[in-house]
Amino acid sequence: MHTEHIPTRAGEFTATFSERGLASLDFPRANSARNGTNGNSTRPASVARWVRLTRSALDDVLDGREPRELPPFDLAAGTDFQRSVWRELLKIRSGSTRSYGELAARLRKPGAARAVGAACGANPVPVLVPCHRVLAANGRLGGFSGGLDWKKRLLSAEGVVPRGA
DNA sequence: ACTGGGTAAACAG
DNA sequence: CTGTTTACCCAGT
Repeated sequence: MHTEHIPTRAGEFTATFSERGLASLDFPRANSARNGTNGNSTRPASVARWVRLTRSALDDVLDGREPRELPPFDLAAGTDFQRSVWRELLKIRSGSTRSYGELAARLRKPGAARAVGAACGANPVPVLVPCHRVLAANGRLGGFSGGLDWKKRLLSAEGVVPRGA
């Protein structure tokens, strides 16, 4: 697993890549200790390319644009259900939203709204797998593992204003 | 605005 | 297996 730091307008994200692709993405640390560069001297060409893809896709989403191309993801860590939720998230276009219940219905699991929320919370690749586009059925924010401020910020970049904010 | 019950999934023990 | 915890939802007060 290669760990890479990805600078953006919004701070430095931390990404980890497996042989298969982007496996996790973390929001900039509040303390953002500029820890020495990643210790990995050997960086396969594939990873170098994935880093570029990740950075430009991040820049796009942070500015409210639809990314032209996404890096490949390695979501093997999730359960079948979680992966099905994450796949569904990728279908939500920039600027549009769904409710947890709508997602559940779309997965043919009506009543699993709460489970969908839990799966969103377990999303290892926030921002690029756009869990921030899922709101509660009443139009309010719901939660966000990276902190609600990030959810608001990402939605705001896409021109979405949830109820009560 | 608040409460309670229903629900699916992950996890600890 | 049972109990606990969720980024939920809806129908009643």
